Amino acid sequence: MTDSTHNPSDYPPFWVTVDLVVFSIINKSLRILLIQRDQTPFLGKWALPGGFVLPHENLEQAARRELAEETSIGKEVGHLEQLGTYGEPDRDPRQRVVTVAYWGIAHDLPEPQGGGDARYAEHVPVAEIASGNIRLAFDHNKILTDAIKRLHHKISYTPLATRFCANEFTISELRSAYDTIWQDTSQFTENQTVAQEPFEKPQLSLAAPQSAPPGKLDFPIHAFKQSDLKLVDQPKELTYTKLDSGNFQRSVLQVVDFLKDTGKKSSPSKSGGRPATLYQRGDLTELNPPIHPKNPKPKK
Amino acid sequence: MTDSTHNPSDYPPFWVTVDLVVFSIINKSLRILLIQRDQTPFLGKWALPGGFVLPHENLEQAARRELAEETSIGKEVGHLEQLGTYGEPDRDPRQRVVTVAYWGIAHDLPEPQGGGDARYAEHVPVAEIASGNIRLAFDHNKILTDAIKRLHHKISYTPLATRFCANEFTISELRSAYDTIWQDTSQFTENQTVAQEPFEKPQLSLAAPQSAPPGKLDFPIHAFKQSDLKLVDQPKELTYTKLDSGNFQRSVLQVVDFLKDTGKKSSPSKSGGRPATLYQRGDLTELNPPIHPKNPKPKK
DNA sequence: AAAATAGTGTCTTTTAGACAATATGCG
DNA sequence: CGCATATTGTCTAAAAGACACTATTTT
Repeated sequence: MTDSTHNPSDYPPFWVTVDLVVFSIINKSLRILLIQRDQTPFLGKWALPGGFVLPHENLEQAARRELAEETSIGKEVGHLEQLGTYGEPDRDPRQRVVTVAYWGIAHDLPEPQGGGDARYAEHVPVAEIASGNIRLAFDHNKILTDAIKRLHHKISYTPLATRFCANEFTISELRSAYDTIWQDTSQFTENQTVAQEPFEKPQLSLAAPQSAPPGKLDFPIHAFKQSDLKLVDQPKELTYTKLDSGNFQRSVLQVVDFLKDTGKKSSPSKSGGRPATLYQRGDLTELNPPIHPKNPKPKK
Repeated sequence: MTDSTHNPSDYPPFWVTVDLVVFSIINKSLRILLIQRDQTPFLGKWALPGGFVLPHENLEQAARRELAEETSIGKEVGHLEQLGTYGEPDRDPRQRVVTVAYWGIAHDLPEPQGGGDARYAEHVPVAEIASGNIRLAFDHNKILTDAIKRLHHKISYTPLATRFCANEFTISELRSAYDTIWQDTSQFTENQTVAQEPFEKPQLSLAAPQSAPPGKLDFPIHAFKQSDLKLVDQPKELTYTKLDSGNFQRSVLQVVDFLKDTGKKSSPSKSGGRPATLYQRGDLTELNPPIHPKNPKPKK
């Protein structure tokens, strides 16, 4: 903390910002909240929400405030933690900026509205990031990749996957969250060589730009309407095998304080099926033993 | 990253610093590198090494430079990674400072010299921190506690414990590193209520201040001479059961790329014993399956 | 030989996983 | 009923753990 030979006031000041990676699961795909920049530099580019830390707020307060200001998302964020700090000298062309990245999980999000409110169109599937279709402003691709790895890793030894679910949820819904996350993040942990150079990704890259309105934006904000995204949702990677429902049921119920039985039952969906017990998140903070994805981690 | 309503130049600048938590194992106790401040604020207090980030270096470079400047430790640091960033508005009385904390592991350190070179006396056992005997400057107690938790957690699923060993080491030495770390960090992960208010710790708190030289320093830098520390090294907590040597041997050798056989054998110590095979660190980055401490994590 | 440490064998208990069987809703 | 999903049962394979035994050195 001290420097014995220099006076601190000799040093040019830094700008300190926060950026947020907010995950959610919509339509059985893992998504990330992105905004489109309305300022230079990187005007019109996709970027993580974030902004400057104010003089009298701490870092997490700054993160929550910026998120609310830019995306109107507030209490839907059920978990928020620091990811890391990014401070390469040239990461911002204007001056020296250090950004503290946070990552969080949002739940209870409404589905994308289609043409109506553009805000809802900003939950971008991680598959799009992985494919290299989307280049973010600054070093946000790096931040995003780190956040995805952290998420992938952390849901196995914490109960954080429950944060993707509503307040009351069934074990099937929880299992589906695990499947979705491990499915959509598997390529980020298997080989490190992902999303560096864009390779062909027909569905979205063909459809979206064509319907884009002209203007300064090089990637239309409506590209991720519900209808377009369906195309991306279908073809999943084959590297991940879904969890066994019976074994999953046992393994989560055996962990004390992981789930709390509400006594209530869900009503089965339109397609029928037995009603499932509704649970709430318990007080557990660390999952022991952890839950592991199946194929991505073969034992030897 | 952007703020649509304010001009960034409106904001007062921040100072950005780095701080380091450098672990090592000396004399079978887990230790942390501390310095004594020679500047206000907190003049004479124990603190983590660290200092200001210079305009054209990145954060990790700043961390390594400050460590070398303040402690002469350079390539002995075999691992260095970011821990987190601490930026409460009031954490520095002078002005708004955000510090990026790093943690690392040093090996091949010589034993404390006794009265000779005071530098070597700065490897402070974590037991001293846990006991509450030592109050660090700024929010460094918080940083330290976070680093200890991270270390405890991370050696179970990474090969980082090998970083505490020399280039070539025996399986017993590696096992001893695990035992020492889990022994000395167990209280930080079991109950969260540690090291908040000092409680009585006779040996050091009585002995050290009496032999302190007079002056501005309120805690003598020679308090942790070898002779004093022995008293602290003996009484270990009973909450941790050491690993079984046979089972440990099997489990580490079964993980491919964890250890590389050098073909060499160690010479047994003065007390005799069969010579052990010498290994080097392999290329593995993630330990699967992980190695778990025994008592601290009973399965249910 | 005795002590000390390295390394192997073996047995028991626990856990993980595949997959069958049953339960309970819906149209 | 027949379908769909939830939940429980059962069997098997793999892993973890306790602990005895063998191997190789020093004194």
